[in-house]
Amino acid sequence: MSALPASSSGRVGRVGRVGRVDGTPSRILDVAERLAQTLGFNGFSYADVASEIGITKAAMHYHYPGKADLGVALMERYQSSFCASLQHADATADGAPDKLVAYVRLYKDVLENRRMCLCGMLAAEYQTLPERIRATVDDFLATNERWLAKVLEEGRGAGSLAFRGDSNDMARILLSTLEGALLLSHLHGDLERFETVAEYLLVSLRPA
Amino acid sequence: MSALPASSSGRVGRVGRVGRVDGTPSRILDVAERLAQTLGFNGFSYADVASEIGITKAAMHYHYPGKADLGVALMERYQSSFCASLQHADATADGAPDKLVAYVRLYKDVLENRRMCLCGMLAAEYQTLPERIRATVDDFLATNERWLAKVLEEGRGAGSLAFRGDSNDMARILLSTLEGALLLSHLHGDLERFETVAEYLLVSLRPA
DNA sequence: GTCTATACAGCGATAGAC
DNA sequence: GTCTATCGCTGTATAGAC
Repeated sequence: MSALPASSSGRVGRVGRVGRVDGTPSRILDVAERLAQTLGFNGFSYADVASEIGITKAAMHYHYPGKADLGVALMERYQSSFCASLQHADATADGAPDKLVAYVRLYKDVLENRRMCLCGMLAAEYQTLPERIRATVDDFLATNERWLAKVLEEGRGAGSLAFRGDSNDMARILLSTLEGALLLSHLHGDLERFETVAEYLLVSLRPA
Repeated sequence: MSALPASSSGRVGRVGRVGRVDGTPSRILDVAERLAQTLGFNGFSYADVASEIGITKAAMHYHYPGKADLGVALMERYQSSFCASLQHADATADGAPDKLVAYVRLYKDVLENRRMCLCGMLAAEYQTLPERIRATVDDFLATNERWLAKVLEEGRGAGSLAFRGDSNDMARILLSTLEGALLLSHLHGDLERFETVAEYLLVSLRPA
């Protein structure tokens, strides 16, 4: 069971009355997502996506009129999937440290798929993005920070985590470190590099 | 005195026999660098640079035949400037902790100029870059890690720094964290956000 | 919902005059 | 060293037939 957000494999489509599978919009998002996570949002074109799934550019414009629409849809699905993973961690993990391990696992899954975090990639391209897409990036980051701060607070209250200062600050530290580690590890697909950083991070939060 | 690498302001040009100033190649790099650090290497064009400094695209091609040449020149100058800053820190800083403070200061300067680290930006775009540019990114990262590992080792030997594990691993942790913090702080020019992360990093290396 | 065909702007790059 | 002019390609996007 992988909690990888927005993986192209094994996606469960909307369940219609006949139990039918994913339609064209979903397949477009699958391909566009992979390309955005590897080449950046400005690094792929409608033609790239269209040719890969065997339709024309014009057909893509029917589903996503402009590239900004595609980008927003991309981030919204990514965010949805990510939030579902967080809720799953909330429901199944055994305590705050375990939740953090599950959180780190999400990043590791992205890296194992030879991708960069979609949000981190868009963060780098932020200045070139339409305002609507920027807003979804901001939202994703804020959601992550809120969840992390909540878990950190919970863990410190229970004595299972230890750290100095404000939990919101620590949430930002965790997020920055993981995104940075992912960014640099992604260059050469160096999973070990990522794990070194992640492990240090988790250990440093252990109570003495 | 700012140790900001490759700042466009206050650059000292090659000193000719008449004491003349920067030529066109240098001005091209200044503008291209700023655009690359804010919009990404794929986020600006020859036309953007040319119009800003008041020449034509054709003139730019005379100095940098292809965009890959421009990118390599960009990174080489950036690396040079950065290394000079590191050597300056080596020569003037008082002990390893002070060197790390100077190192963090370099990142802070970039952020204060409303830029992303050039290397971090190219790291995000890595998959779309010509091999020659990739090599300069790799080189920059390796140089940074080597310098950090050396400082960390020196500090631990002198008892002024304390950390577990291999100094090369810790160097990667520092680099990842700072690049990630810069990436996310750069979004909204949030200097405070960056300082929160950087401060935590430095404090966590203090001997008990 | 998908197609063919096309419009139009922008890109990197080159030739040749000055 | 810089210019004008232009090429070929790719980008997003649209019109209209099926």
